[in-house]
Amino acid sequence: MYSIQDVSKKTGLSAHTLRYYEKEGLLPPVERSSGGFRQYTDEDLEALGLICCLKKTGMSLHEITRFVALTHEGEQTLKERVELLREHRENVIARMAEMQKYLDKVTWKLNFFTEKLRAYEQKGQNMD
Amino acid sequence: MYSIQDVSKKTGLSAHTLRYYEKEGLLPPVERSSGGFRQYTDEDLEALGLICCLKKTGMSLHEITRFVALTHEGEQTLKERVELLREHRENVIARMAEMQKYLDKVTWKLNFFTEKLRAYEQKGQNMD
DNA sequence: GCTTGACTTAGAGTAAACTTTAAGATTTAT
DNA sequence: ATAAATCTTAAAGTTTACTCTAAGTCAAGC
Repeated sequence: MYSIQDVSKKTGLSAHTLRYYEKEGLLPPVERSSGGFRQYTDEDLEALGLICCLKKTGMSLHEITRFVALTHEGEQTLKERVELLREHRENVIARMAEMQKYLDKVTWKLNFFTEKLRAYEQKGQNMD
Repeated sequence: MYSIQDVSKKTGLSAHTLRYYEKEGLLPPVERSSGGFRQYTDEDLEALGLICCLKKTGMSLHEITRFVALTHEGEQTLKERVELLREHRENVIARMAEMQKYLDKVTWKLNFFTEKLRAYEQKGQNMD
């Protein structure tokens, strides 16, 4: 059992954000202590782990909410969830490939400018 | 010489956005026809190419504006520009590595769910 | 028992990067 | 000549994902 602060530290999300996620349905309602304090289980942490994965790979909170909702509908939504994940994975791969392409251009430009800088500094030296 | 529509088609940015970029200083003021219409040169397109590269790799408009401003200050800013690009490149590489890490987790989850789905469908079949 | 942390709701604020609107004037292309 | 494209300014609107505030109550840990 973890307090909201514990989970905040573990996940890097603020307590505010954790409550917000719960309110928005990204997390199932978290268990409470007798006094009403949230007590996160290891299961909750695992669910959060997947959520963070999806978020870090660029899935919107809206889509994540949809995915989580399906999860709670049980096994009959397995197929849909698999399809969602598969599609998301394809998107991420495509985005990464695009990113790599643009990164290559940046690298090329960087080399170009580096060479230009070398020439510029050379020139300055010759002028002494 | 290209009209704003030509450039819009070439870059995928709307005419609105092109004017907005110019106003914000991402592009140097574009040449005008006698009637005041923007006429983009190949040079402008090249500059836009780099801008798009930086944007696609996650640089903010604010930072791009800074980079473009340095460019217009001339050769004495070459060193700073090289440093900016180098730093940006490192950031992109780091982000891509992180992305890959999370993608691996997604892949793992996908396989897990796929297997679960297989088992679920198997079960359904047995129940006939 | 006291301090620190947690709870609530509801709504306002923030940041980035556009996007849209409005309305009229002008230019370019066919 | 006419239709379609472009121009202007200034400001409001949009989306996403938070982030913060307020005010008051209550619980947990030492």
